[in-house]
Amino acid sequence: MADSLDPISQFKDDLIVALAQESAISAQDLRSSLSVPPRDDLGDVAIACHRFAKSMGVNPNELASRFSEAAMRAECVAEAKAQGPFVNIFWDRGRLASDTIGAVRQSFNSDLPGGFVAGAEGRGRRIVIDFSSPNAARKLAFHHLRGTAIGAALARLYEARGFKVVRLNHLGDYGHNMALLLYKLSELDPDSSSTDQLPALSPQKLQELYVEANLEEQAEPERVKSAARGWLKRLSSNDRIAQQRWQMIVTSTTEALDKTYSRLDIHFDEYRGESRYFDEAIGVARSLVATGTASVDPENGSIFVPPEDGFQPIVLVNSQGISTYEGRDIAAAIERYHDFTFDRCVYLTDVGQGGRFRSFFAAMQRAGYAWAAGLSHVGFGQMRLGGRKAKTRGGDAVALDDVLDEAHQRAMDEVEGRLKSADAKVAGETSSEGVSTEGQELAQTAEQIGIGAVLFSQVRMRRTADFDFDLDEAVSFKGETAPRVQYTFARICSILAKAGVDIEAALTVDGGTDIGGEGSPVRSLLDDPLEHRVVKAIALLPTAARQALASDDPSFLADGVLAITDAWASYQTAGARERTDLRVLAEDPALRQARLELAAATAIAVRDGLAILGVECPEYM
RNA sequence: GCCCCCGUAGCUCAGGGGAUAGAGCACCGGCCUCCGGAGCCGGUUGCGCAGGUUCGAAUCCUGCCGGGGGCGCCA
Repeated sequence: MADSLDPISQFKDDLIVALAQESAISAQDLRSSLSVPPRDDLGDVAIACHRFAKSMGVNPNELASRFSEAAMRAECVAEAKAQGPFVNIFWDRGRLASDTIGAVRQSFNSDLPGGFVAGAEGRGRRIVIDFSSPNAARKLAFHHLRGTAIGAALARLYEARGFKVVRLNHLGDYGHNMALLLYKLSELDPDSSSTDQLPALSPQKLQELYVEANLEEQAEPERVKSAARGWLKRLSSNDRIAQQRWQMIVTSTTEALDKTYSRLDIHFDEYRGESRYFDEAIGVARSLVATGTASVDPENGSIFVPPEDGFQPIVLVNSQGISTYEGRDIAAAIERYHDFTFDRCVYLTDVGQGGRFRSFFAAMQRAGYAWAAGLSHVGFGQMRLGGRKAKTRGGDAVALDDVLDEAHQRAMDEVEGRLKSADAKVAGETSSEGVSTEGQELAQTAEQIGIGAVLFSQVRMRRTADFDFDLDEAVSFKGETAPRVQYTFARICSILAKAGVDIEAALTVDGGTDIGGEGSPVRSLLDDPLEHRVVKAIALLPTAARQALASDDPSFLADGVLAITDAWASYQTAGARERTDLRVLAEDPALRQARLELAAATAIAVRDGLAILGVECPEYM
């Protein structure tokens, strides 16, 4: 089933069968040797023969000729030419067009999660994704954006590919930061031993208190640190007041976080704070001592995993007898496996933490947890703040909501400007069917564009690449940005509207009969190079999805979507200008039908690909 | 000191053994009676340095230079 949604893969299989009859080379080797020629006019796929020729002891150019003849016997191949040691292969355009549109239609009708990028690799497998991990009493900050965007995209991708996904948010609700805040709260209410009258505080207020507490700590480190430690003790020994206040902080924080997350359409299955593992962590540390994986420091009583062949040491319990972050992570992993029996558990953090995670995973395997082989760290590159808005004010983190608001506003400005010029045009011509857009609708479109732009900017680069974030660039309506992709989608919708059909109707114009069959118009009529480029880009999207999954990197999907929109924009603009013979709304009914089907397939592929990345497509903007 | 990652166009990034190293931004020049000019078409500029392996190196290896990160009680 997954295969039927992946026409390029089927074409390659077909080709490889034909090639395999020509030599003793394995199908795997043949498949891995397929590449893309440097230019479109050279062909759709290529095989470099040097490697095989060498092992077979034959001339590479001769082998290329033999392969090209063999390739011609594959049904999906229209032409194969040997060029020196390369075999350049052209797919049968009509067949690829009909198979591709057929695949899009099948995905559209089958209602699969993920639509055209759906797959079945994950069937029966379960994956836990730990991402975002903000701290209690603090707003979701700009620096959480990358991990949050990538984590959300991966979660959707895994779901689309058949995995059962558990989204976990590992809330930083414990430790020194929390202790500082409890201390600060006690200052507001000196009689803290007797009362639980402290009112619920807003996230804003909590954040302010936290900043104040930090300043106080800098001024008087010893006094504040010791007071904070006292509160941590109270919290860990189930002191009622400490527990109540802690609960108030966590509730206030998660409510605020959820608001921001839902703007991004992110919904966690659970928040599991570090505090949850306070006791277990110590028990786990002792059990690791018992298995010989961890040691107790004879001088201060701390428990640690000693360094071992390239792995870093890990402190599980500090000399104060308090569990560390690492200790709690291990306890959390054990609980997760117990609760979810995952096949894989992914931790999304910046790449810099990779060494620490690898050490922790290795320690767990040494300790006998075989399932720890399923733990994996997925690192992402750092975002640098290159743009003007980038500076943090006074050491305070930039709130993500502020960035999203700014993005929304810029999108709003653009859309409004666009509407004004459209209105002016209407007034001058009297033709268009009135571009009346309600304020609310406008705000929703601006939100889709602004949020989409920000999220797309986070997943467009390769996952491990550091990059400069520039809001102007992200929200720009030109370039490799979400708004330009959304714009291309809206242009397609506009054509469909002009033809009086929606996406679904366009895909079923021929009444659903024999869409991919020999008699189908797409089979014979969509053979212009510009159309072929669109078809090929769509057909390659499932490959991009597989690549993204295999490498835990949504950027491959972003590339795939961009390739489709580039191809379509060239095609549509050509049809509107110098190549009126390529107009979608052609006079000839069969041609018009074929092109409308291509338009609808393009729109669906773009929309389904973007949906994984968290980007929505308004039909008008 | 030890370990890891990274140096590709003026800028932001792809390419990670194969053909003439690609996109976007910026800049320059074209295209609006035309399906949305938020677009399209064309042009300009580059693999940090030095060796090595290979038929072939931006890609693999070594050294150097430059940048970033990590290295038992911060999360």
